Amino acid sequence: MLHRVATVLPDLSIRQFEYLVAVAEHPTWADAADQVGVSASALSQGLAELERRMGVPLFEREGRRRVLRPGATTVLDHARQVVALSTDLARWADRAKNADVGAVRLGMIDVAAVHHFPDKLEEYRRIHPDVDFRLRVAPSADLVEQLRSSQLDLIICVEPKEEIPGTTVQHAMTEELAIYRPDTKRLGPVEKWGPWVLFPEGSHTRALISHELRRAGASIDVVAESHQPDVLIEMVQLGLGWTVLPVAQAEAGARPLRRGRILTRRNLVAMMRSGSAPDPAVAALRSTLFPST
Amino acid sequence: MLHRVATVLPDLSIRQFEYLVAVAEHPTWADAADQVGVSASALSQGLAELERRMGVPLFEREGRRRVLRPGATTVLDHARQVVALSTDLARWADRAKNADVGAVRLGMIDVAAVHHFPDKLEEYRRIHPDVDFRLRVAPSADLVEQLRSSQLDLIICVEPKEEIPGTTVQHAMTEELAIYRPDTKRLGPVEKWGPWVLFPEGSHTRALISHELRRAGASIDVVAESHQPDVLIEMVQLGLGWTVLPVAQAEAGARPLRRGRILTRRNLVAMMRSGSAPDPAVAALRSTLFPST
DNA sequence: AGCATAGTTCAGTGTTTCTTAACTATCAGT
DNA sequence: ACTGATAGTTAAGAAACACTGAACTATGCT
Repeated sequence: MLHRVATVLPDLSIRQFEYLVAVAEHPTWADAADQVGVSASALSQGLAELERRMGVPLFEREGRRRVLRPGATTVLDHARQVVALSTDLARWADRAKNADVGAVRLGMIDVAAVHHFPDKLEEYRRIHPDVDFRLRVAPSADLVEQLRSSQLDLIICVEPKEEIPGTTVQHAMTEELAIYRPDTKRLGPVEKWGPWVLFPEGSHTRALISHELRRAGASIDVVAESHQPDVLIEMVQLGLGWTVLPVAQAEAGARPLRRGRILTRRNLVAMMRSGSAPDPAVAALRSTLFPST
Repeated sequence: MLHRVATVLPDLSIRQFEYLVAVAEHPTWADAADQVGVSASALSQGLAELERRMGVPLFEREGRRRVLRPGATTVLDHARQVVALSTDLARWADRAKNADVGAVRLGMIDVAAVHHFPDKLEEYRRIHPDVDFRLRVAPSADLVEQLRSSQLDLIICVEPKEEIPGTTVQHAMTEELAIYRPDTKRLGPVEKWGPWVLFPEGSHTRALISHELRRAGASIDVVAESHQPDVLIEMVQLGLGWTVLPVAQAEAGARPLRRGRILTRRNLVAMMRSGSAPDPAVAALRSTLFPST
C-alpha cells in the first residue's frame, strides 16, 4: 500500500464551513452571522481562524467590506459540498431516529415537469402518499445551485457543458429543439431567419441554440429574451420574432405553434449530490422516473 | 425559494470522522488511536461524543471489542468521503502555499498499465518531469478503496456494477474478453467447454465472465483462480484449464496464447473523487490519457 | 465634521478535547 | 478456577477553543 501522504489535516470544523458559505451567500457579514445564529464577532473570529488553519488568504478588502478572493473558490466549493453532505447526513439520522420517511425535494425545469414527467410524478405521489413531496420548477442554473447547497435532493435539468463538482449525473432523455416563426412569415433562406426571441443569455439551452444557429449560417439578432416558453410562444404568435423551443413545449398547450423545423437536440439529465447519505424515498422517486435503472 | 429544511447540523468535526475511519480500518481501537495520534481514551470519548451528537448508535459489543453496526455504514461512508475531500483540500493548500506541483498518484489495473496506456504514461512523465508521479497497479476493488480514502488521485479500473458513492466516472475504453483453451483441446460444443481457470470470485470481471458463460450455455467448473493473468496464461499453456482474458493481455507478452474466441466486452473507466479540490497536475494527466475530453 | 455602517479586537466565560490514572469486562494460558 | 494480559471506559484536571458583549477602527454618506 502506498504510504499515506504526510499532509496533516488542518483541524477545520463544519461550523467554519457554514460561516464561509454564509458570507458567500449574503451581502454583509452581519446578515451571514444572523443566518448561522452567532454574533458578528464570532463569525469574524471563526473565519480568521479558518484562514490561519488553511494557511491561505481567503478574503480581501473592498472599502470597509471583506470579500472572497477569486482564489478562494476552491475552499468555498469544498465548504459548500461538506455542508451539503452534512445536511444530508443529519436528515438521514433524523429519519433513522424517528422512523420517518422525511421530505423529498425534486427540482425540474418547466418542460420536464409539465410535458415529460407529469404522469410519473402523479404515479409517485399515488404510490407514496406518506412522503412529503415537493416539486420546485426553475431554470437549470438555479436548480444546480439549490442542489449543491442541499436545498434539493434530485433535479432534472438541461445537461451542463462542464461537470458540476460534487454531483453525479444520469442521462434522462433527449428532446428536440425546433425553429418557430410567425404565421405570416415563410421559412426562406437561412440568412433571413429572425429576428429572434430566445431564452436568456447565459442559460444552457441558449448557448446550444446560438451555437447551432451560427453553424446553420443564421444571424442572431435577439430582440427579446425570457425564461418562460409561454411568453416566447406568445411573442411568436404576435409576430414579434422567431424562436427556438423544445417541440414538446411549443407544439402543445392552449395555443400551440405550427410544426417547426428541427434545429438540434438537447439532453436532459438527472443530477444528485455525489455520495450523499442514502434516502429510500429519493431512490424510489428515481426508480419511478427511470424504471430501467 | 424553498424554505431551508429545519434540520440543525450536529456540531461534528473532521477529527471525529478521522477517528471513525481509523477504527473501521484497524483491528483494535488502540491501533486506531496510534494512527491518528491520540490516546485510546481520547478516541473512545470522541466516538462516544459522535454517537451522542448523531443521536444514532454506531457500535455494538463483541466480547470486549466494540465493532461498527451494519447500520453505521452510511455514517462511515460519509466520514470517509469528508476526510478524503479534506485531505485533497489540505494538499491543494500545500500546493498554493509552496508554489509546488505536488504528487500525482495514479492507480491502474494491470492490463491498463502494461497494455493500454504505457505510451501515454511515458508521454506524461516526459512532459511533466517535475511532477512526483506514482503508479499503483492493483485489482479494481483495491483501487476503488484507495481512491475513496484519498490514497489515489485517479484510477483506471473495470467499470463497477453499481455507482460508487462520492465518485465520478468517465468511460475510458472498451476491451474484448476472449476464451482461451489449451492447445490440445478443440473448441467443441459449448456444453463441453472447461474446466476453467479464472479471475477470483468477487472481482468485477469474474462476475461478467460468469454471466456471459452461463448465457452461452457453458458450465462453470472452476478449478483455479488468480488475480494474475500471467498465472492464468501459464495454466492454460500447461493444459490445466480454459480461461477468459482480455485479448490485449492474453495474445501479447512473452508466451502469448493463440487467438481466442471473443466472449464479451468489458468497459474500463477513469474514476475520481467527486468534488475534490482541483489539482492541475491530475487534470494534465487526465488530458494526456484522454486527449478528446 | 459628524453620524452610520461594516467589520475587528479584547477580555471574560463556558465548553470541548485532550491527558494520565484508575477502572471494568473479557479472554487466553496454565 | 485462577491469574495475567488485553480492549475499551470513566474520572478528574489542564489546556485549548468558541462564543459573547463592549469597545474599537476604518470607510462611506450627508
